[in-house]
Amino acid sequence: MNQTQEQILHYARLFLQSRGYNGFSYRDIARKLDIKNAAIHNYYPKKEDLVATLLEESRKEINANFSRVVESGGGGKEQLQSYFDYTFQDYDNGRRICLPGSVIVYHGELPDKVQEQNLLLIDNIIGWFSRALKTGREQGEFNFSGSVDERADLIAGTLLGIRQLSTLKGRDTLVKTITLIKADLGWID
Amino acid sequence: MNQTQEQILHYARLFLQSRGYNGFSYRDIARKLDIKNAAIHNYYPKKEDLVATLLEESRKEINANFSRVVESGGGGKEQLQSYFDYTFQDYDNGRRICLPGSVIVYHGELPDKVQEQNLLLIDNIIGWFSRALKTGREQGEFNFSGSVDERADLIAGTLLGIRQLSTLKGRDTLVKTITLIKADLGWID
DNA sequence: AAACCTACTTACCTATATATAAGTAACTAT
DNA sequence: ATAGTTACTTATATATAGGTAAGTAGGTTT
Repeated sequence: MNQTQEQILHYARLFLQSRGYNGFSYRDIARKLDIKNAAIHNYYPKKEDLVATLLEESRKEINANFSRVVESGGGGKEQLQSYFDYTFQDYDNGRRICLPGSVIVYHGELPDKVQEQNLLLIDNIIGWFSRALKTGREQGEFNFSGSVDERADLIAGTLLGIRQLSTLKGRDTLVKTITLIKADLGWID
Repeated sequence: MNQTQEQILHYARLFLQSRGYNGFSYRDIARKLDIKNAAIHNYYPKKEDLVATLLEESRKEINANFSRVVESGGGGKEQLQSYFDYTFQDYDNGRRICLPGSVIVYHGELPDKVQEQNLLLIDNIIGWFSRALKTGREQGEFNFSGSVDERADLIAGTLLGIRQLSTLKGRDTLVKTITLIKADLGWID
């Protein structure tokens, strides 16, 4: 992967997470890199290829992160915290909403390839949340109501939403709402 | 307001809440009503006029609903429940994501008029949540951690997110996560 | 030195979005 | 009867999106 290709992915992700699937074009990326539209088609023949790649790479990255924490013996709190850290990092990198959130608005209208990868990404994240919650509950780190799976959905939905809300209300809102998510888990630092 | 005009608003809202701001066009609406594109421009010269109208009307409707509940002496639970009811109704009307959520993805890139109305709508909703939470906490209906305003942001963000997540995971997920939101408020029916 | 590959550009196509202007048919008020 | 209004249509403009085909400059291989 050469520098141009890396830069394409970099800006594609930035635009995608700022404006959603239908909110950016190859032109936007081309202009940033001072190349022509068609150069991007050279690497990613279709927009769906580009976006599916981003989703797939993100899934791999997230899975690698969680795996690392789990394998190093991290408990439920450490596992979840690693995702909260990732969220703040993502936000601080200028990505205003989360990656699955930028695609989900159009889900159903998008190419199969993209839908498929977004589903995989979301299922993976929620799967890791479930495992973290299960571990944490068993080890007495958490004390929450509802089943592990329901709680995982709630956390996923909440993170999705507060990233979008933070677009209007700023980083402080993101910090404070994540603190409340923890409080609701019976999480004591 | 004639029938055509009402139908334009009806489909505009349906499309907006299914596909987001950049996910539908005047053409989509025109086709549904079997009229021409330009007929819609007759009523709403620009897309921003159409969407700003939808946001404004929704705000009025929501304010009227909350006001009614508050004035009829409803406590915090009844106030919040009226919004949850509204959410389910909205979902069951085929509107897959919430109205502010359909716009927020593009916030910052949209016409001022639209940004302004969406901010007003969201601030209004969160304002009502805060009042409901304050009332409910004072009257011992709720028992939650964090400030009333932080909790209102959390609920708003969560509802935003779970509506979008329900796009993938169905109505059941919406029901269960709203149940958990209540549990986290210390809400006992 | 010839052939080939890489990383693009040039040129073009088709479809669509967001409008605007001008016209018209049917109804409405005076 | 005429003037105005309502509810559109027709025709057109401009910009952009997504995509393809063919060409080319410069480096790499044989």
